[in-house]
Amino acid sequence: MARDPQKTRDLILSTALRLFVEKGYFASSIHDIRHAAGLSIGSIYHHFDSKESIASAIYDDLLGRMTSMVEDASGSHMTAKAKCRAIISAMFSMHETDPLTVHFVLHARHREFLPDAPPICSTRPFELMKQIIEEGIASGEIHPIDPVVAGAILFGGAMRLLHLAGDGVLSKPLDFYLDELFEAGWRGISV
Amino acid sequence: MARDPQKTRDLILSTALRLFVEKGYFASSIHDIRHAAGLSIGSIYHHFDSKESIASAIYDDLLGRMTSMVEDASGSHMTAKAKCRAIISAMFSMHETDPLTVHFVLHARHREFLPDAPPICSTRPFELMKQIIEEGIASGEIHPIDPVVAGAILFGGAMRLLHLAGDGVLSKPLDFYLDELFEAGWRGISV
DNA sequence: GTCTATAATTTGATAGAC
DNA sequence: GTCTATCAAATTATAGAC
Repeated sequence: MARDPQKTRDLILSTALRLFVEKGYFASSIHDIRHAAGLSIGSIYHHFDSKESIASAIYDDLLGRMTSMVEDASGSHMTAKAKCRAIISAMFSMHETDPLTVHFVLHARHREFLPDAPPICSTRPFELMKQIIEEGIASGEIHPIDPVVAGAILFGGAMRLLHLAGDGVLSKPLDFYLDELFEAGWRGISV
Repeated sequence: MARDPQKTRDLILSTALRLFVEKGYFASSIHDIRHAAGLSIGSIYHHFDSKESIASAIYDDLLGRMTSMVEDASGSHMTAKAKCRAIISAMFSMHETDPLTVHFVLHARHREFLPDAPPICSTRPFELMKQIIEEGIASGEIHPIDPVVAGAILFGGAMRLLHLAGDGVLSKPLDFYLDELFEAGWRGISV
């Protein structure tokens, strides 16, 4: 048959992502992925060394996507306030267009099946958020409190809503809450 | 031998909790628990029907502990502000004295191995927090914004710090951040 | 109530034909 | 590159002696 190998690879990744989010990494066997993707075990192992390497590829891909999202949102604005709002807004949009990605990055216990992955909070996108907060404090936009605290209030609140949305317990789309959420969060940490 | 059965049961639960938090539920086999607890497979299966029932017992126990914690903290104060602060303070203390409990309740993906458990946000302690927020809005202490948003800012920020503490990326003990965190969170949502 | 030995499945992964 | 058939190891759970 020898189909387009890139297509096959992408199919494996998207299928695995869906199963990992739906049932969790450990409850999704290679055979489940094989069946859901309509492929064979052999084909999967031709493209990936192991189940863990599939998870690793997904993780890298999604983290990269989140990183450029944060970089874009951050680069298009000047003030810390505008940057932070753009990041949260982009994360909310991402949840609507690509909920699996957000769910995987936010919910999944990566350390459990990717023991060598650094803690999510020390990855690029989260470092960028911390950096923006610190610059906001330096420029006088944000109260001179501990950056960890400011970040927890502003982004922690947003992540909490993302979690709730992922659990399907919100009655409205995320966008509905954005204005109120950001206003309250920002008032809490701005000078 | 016939040791005290309650002691054995507790030993199984505490050992399993430790392993579940350290290595995750799926990476901890019954044999791991057996070995770490210094017991036999037979003894474990005498006290519990299955691995899942161990997780279920742990979950019920910890959720009950969190519930009374929230109820106590809430019941000892009159204003929404004092109640919320007491809850966050108690959660932070709990993290110091019993980090495994907090970690398990906050981090673990219960739905993955306890498919019948309701989403954590719809359990008693989280319902209580939501209720306190709503009463605060009704009494005029809290801005009349969506209760979900107010809860996300105040408790989401605190949970974010608990997550970071659990990942071991905070340089100071949680108590160090409490005042700043609560002040910022409350300023964000209070009238 | 606790133990050892073992059954029954499932899992991740490999071999080799096409 | 994709497939089928199969392996070896690990896992949950059970049986039955003491």
